[in-house]
Amino acid sequence: MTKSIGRAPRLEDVAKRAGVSHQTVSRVINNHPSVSAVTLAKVEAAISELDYRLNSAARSLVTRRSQTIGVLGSELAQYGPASTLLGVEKAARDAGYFVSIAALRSVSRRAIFDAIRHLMVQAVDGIVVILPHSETLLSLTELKPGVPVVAVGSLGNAAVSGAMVNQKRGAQLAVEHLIEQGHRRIGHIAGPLDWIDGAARAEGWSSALLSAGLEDDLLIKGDWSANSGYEIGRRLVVERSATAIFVGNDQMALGLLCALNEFGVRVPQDISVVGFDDQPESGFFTPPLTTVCQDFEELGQRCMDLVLTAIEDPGATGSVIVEPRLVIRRSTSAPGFDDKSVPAARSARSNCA
Amino acid sequence: MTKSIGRAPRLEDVAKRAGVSHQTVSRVINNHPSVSAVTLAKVEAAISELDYRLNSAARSLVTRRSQTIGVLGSELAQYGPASTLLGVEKAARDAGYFVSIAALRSVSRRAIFDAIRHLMVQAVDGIVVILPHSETLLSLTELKPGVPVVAVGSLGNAAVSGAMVNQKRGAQLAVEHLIEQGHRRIGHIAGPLDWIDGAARAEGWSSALLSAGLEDDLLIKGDWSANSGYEIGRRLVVERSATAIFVGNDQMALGLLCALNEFGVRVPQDISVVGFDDQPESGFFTPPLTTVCQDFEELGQRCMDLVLTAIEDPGATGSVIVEPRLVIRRSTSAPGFDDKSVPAARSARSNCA
DNA sequence: CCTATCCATGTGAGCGCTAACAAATATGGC
DNA sequence: GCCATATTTGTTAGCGCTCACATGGATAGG
Repeated sequence: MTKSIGRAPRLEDVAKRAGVSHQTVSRVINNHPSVSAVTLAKVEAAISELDYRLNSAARSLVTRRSQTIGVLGSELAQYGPASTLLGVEKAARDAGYFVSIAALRSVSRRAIFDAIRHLMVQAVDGIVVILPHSETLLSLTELKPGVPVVAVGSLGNAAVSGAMVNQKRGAQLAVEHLIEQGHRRIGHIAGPLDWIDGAARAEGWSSALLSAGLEDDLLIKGDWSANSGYEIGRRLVVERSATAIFVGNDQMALGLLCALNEFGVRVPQDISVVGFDDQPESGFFTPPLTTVCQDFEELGQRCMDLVLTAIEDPGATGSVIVEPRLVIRRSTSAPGFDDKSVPAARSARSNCA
Repeated sequence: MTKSIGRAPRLEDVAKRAGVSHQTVSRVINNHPSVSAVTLAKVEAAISELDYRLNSAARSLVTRRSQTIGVLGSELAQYGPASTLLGVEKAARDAGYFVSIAALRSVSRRAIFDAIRHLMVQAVDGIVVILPHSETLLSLTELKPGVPVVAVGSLGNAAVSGAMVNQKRGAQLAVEHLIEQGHRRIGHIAGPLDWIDGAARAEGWSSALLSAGLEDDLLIKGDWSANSGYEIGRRLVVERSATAIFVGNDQMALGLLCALNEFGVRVPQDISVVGFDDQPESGFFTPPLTTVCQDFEELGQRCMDLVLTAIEDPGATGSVIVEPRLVIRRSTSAPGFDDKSVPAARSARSNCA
């Protein structure tokens, strides 16, 4: 920084210093090919000497592009959604976009409307919705925000393109693992079935059982929270109808483990438990939880890719599926299995990444 | 929407429809008092008929305010930082601001520089830093972004204003609780001591012990992760020097519980454990974890308040302290306590909120 | 009735940038 | 050497909004 005026330098200032026109400076900034090497060097020098920074409001005004992606989300404090958000942010920044967030205060049409409006005032170029709730996606299509919308886990709704983890396949992996271990009565603690993920996981559980010629009659509905897993666990202790439980997410699985432990039901000896998500902590539950690992960051990046494509070519829609993996730890075993020894299975505890 | 032109309506269009000048419409939008009731009604009708939306790029260009707050953060997928972000978002939206995020890819000067630059290109009006790492805060003060910067937990660094939970007091609450239970040898698994929170909690642990005339010689350093808690737990099992452990966060506490359980050390009968954070899951650990509850959302909101104040009145700095609470569950008891009965202590499991 | 004061509204300029076009210069084929 | 073409650079006009100021009409005090 050599000389300094009262205000921030603008294109004109850089131009004067470099002895060119402001338009030439604009070309340099936008990587336009028709700039000679000599000019380029002069302009770049001037830019760095003045510490010039583009005024993106001015650019947005004329280009009608805000270079901003809006993220509409709920439950953003939870591991999965939060990681997805991070994936989106990374991909966006790499592509030269900003990320503006709007968290939903409640899952109501009104809240969605407010959030979308908030994003539209900013004139976001695209919207990523981290909110795997079927009904919400419907509201979105009605609102027609006028920019591309991509939803995480939208495959349940053809009207919106999106990226999702193959939830159904993940659930199948989990149940197939239990069947291989010899279980025949396998229950499912599901998330709310009006959540796309909740429905898809329940469907995977069901289809894996039916394919193996087993009954799919042990479905209990939870609400994703650890507390609901706990409450359901207390009831299960009394019933004892299943030898294994596939749980819709790791948090409910934690609640379930807590209840089982409290009532002296041993995992996996008396009952096997499989979760879904593979949070960073899941390997340290008591016992370390066998679960389905999803790559949330990749999910976020794929969503961003879809949005960027749709921005370039409005009308382009598409869907991407990310495959999950089963992470086997120590909450599953053959039914009635009883091993008093404590395996030093450190490797089984390590996380997905 | 009554008539529609090819492009989005602008002030001029609304003005024509309402039979006033564009400036009057601008006044309505900005709640300027000098607008008669009749005009107000006409303009508002026109706005809603045309579904007019302000072009914030144009406004920013002339006001030199972007109405955007930048959030610079790391570990944004973790419960604490993510909740803080949500608090910031809520407060910002209520105040009419947008929130743009920049996640740190690594804790390096380079990464911080990139992130700040990213935010500055957007011309954010203020920055909230969710990154309780002393060194980073120092880099920030060097970078002088030219807008107010508020850091979560910055009280360790006078150069930046900020809001923080009274970490030291929280640690004291935890340790005092253990002392009351009769413990005399109380260890601490600390987070990295170059993190403000890590240092403050260790300090609180130490001061509470010294006040009670006890030794503060059992400090072990972890890295906040469940895995480090686990590894440290394996070592502790051998040493058995303390009857109680105050752990720097709930994740490390989970790892510790996992290790203790694996080696047959009972909690709380053989050893008491207290955590810090009160994540939503902490009440479902085995056993449910006694921990210190922080209100992250309030923290985020307080930060926003500080930023907004500083935007109105540059130069204003300030600090806010949010008080923590101890949540007593079942991982603590008197040393050597042995109760085979299972208390149905549901209330003790419920969360902070 | 005239002027000082207020409130409601209108007018013109310009924020900093890019798009479209215009001009100037360099390059090449015959 | 001269025109056709390509390359580099400059000029002009807005994008949609707010600010500063101008104007006009009502109200009130003398």
